[in-house]
Amino acid sequence: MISDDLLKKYGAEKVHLVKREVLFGVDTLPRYYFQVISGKIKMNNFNEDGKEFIQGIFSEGLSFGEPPLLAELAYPAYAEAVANSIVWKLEKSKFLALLKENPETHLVLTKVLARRLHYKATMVAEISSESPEHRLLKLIDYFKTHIHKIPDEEPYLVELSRQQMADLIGLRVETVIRAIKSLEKKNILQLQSHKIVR
Amino acid sequence: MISDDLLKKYGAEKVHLVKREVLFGVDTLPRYYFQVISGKIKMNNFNEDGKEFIQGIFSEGLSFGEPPLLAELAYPAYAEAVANSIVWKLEKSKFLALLKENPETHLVLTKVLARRLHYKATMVAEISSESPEHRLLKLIDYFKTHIHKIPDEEPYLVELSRQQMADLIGLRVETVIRAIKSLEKKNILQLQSHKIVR
DNA sequence: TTACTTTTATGACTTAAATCATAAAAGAAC
DNA sequence: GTTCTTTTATGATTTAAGTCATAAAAGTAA
Repeated sequence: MISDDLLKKYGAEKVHLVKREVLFGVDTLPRYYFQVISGKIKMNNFNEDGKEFIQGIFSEGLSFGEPPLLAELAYPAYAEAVANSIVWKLEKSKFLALLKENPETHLVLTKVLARRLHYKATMVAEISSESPEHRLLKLIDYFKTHIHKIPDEEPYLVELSRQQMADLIGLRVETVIRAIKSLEKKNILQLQSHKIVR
Repeated sequence: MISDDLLKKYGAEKVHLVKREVLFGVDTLPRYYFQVISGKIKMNNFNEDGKEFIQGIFSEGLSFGEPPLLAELAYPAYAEAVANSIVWKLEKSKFLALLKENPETHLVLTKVLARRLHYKATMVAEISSESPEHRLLKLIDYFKTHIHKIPDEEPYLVELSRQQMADLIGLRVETVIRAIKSLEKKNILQLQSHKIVR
């Protein structure tokens, strides 16, 4: 999202994370801007009885955790490496200077936040009032068109596990599995040796 | 959020809305920046069987609907006047010029988006995995500390109806009413002639 | 003060998704 | 190719919240 050159120029450092390593915890105060160089980071919550909710999955080039950094609020979730990863880490004050001195980059960031807010607004309405099948379809279609930018008519092979999908839309795996079966019967999506194609 | 002077300078116009009037519909493309002058606007969704979900309630001084305007996406929800209201309306191109030429204002907007993203992230995790009582408390505490900025030790008289709270956290009125009763019994909140005090 | 509307309240019943148990595939590691 | 782990799958049962019905307060308008 922010170019490597610019990040280096402002003194960003690389952080290496092994799979399952936690980068920051929920309710802690942000001190850095983070952006994925390689690998995959997820932000997630756990309720009292350990049920996970995935706020987002961030891969190469994407930043994460900027909202609380900008709003001066505690992190609303954990950040955990889904795979071995490398991320840029830039001190808050340097990040703010970067934004100030690079208005085009600032606008890019604003648009990123806007897009994320749009995703959250869509998902929260889904989660609060739609059926498992509806929620699942919205999620898959969101990933197809917005994350991977695949045209409607081209097939999309879903890379998410059933558990991950469940955690992204607030359901249990079994419910997701049953919803997938039902959607397949209705020919709304296809299964190719357990992989979902939409 | 953006000062009246600045809005006027860039050619913003006033729009008058009567209670229940709809300013824009879901799935339509944004063309304007909006900011409440007086009254109250809510953004909401309805599922197939008419169940409402309230994305947010915006009162004096607050902007709404900017994310899809910036992200070039369709509105994820309706905007409807909760009371007779007046709002500023500024054309997209003029709004973008305003941001470009007023970096401090741009940063203010970025922070507003960041705060809203924080609210959404918190709420979606709640809605997806917490009990009605937990969700209700989070909502009330959010309004107390973040919307009205009331110190912890001071009492907060909740201005939301049970139906509105239900629609903000994806529950049914009856469930909210029962959760309130239960929280009162546990002395977590008080009821003063049906008004909630926390 | 009365009439009408909206909001709050409560009990009985239903239902969709969670939970629990168990197993078969698929994938990764050696 | 065998072992171990993770993911997918399915049936039976439970349960929390939704639904439905009905009414009492509270608020508003004439």
